[in-house]
Amino acid sequence: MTNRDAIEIFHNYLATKNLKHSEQRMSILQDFLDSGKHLTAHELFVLVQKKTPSVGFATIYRTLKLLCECGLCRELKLDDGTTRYEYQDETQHHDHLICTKCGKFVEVLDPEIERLQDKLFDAYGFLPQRHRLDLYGICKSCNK
Amino acid sequence: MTNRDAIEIFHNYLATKNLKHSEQRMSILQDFLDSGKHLTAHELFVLVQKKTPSVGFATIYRTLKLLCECGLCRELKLDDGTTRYEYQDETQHHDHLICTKCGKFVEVLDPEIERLQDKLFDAYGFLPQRHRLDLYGICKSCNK
DNA sequence: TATGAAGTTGATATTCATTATCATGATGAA
DNA sequence: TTCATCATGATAATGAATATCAACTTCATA
Ligand SMILES: [Zn+2]
Ligand SMILES: [Zn+2]
Ligand SMILES: [Zn+2]
Ligand SMILES: [Zn+2]
Repeated sequence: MTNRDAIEIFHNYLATKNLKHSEQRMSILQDFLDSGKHLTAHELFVLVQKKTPSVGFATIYRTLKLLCECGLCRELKLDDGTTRYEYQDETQHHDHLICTKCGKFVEVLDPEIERLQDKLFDAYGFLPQRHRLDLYGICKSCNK
Repeated sequence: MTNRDAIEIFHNYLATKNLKHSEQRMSILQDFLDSGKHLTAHELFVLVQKKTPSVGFATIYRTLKLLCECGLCRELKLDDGTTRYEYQDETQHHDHLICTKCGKFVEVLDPEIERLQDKLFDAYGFLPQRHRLDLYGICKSCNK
């Protein structure tokens, strides 16, 4: 999925909800897409401020919420209590390896784990919605 | 592991840290063990208050922190933003199936998933510390 | 069992992330 | 251009968790 696709998804979502375009929303989406990282709301705020200093903090949160609603963003509640937001490509689910020393994120996917998770849902009669798999450890460069 | 074992672990931990016994700490630990559930700090506070009304909220948090430090308690940061605390038996790790409608927790363990997780740590050169696997869905009774 | 240093407590204030409020400004269909 | 509707930034408010502090326990020692 290209950035253009993502922007179109956002536009369509706004349209179906009778919401309006705004420079702020586009500016935030652009930086969110460009960063390609797992950002905190504050980190995104700093990024956006560089180009559009007038944008307020509340609008960052408001826009992140919209992006989550239309499936472009995933909110990550981490064990250290922080919340991070990442661009989500519906077609490419992934889980995370996280270094507890330097905070590095590695995106991982094990199809077999995914399959076994579905089996667990099934075994207990649950209708699957989503899952969170975070693997916390110490990365190679921190473990010297 | 029996409750007696858990209490001894706690006592030993206090001793090694030059911390002291107190009625409040014992009262909180007792209710924590007896509940056998995934409690919020507030839910535990209510439980403890029934027997020991003088206990303050801060002491609940302080004691939960100690219990986590000595390995008797696991803190669960959930996707809905709530934090729950559960009794942790070091010898019996488990993950969670969580109903997003009624909040039901089911404890699950798939040895194969556990094994594949270790392989992921290994493949990326991470030293494993812990993981969080939460499976969110709708349970049988909520899905009628 | 009395003493006192060190740890603990409850109440309260404080912090921090997030959300709600509201007057003002922007959007876009007609 | 008009105007109903929505969006915005600033600010206040919320809620969970932590820090502060004077008064109270605990417990090793005398
Ligand atoms: Zn996954
Ligand atoms: Zn990611
Ligand atoms: Zn597990
Ligand atoms: Zn559990």
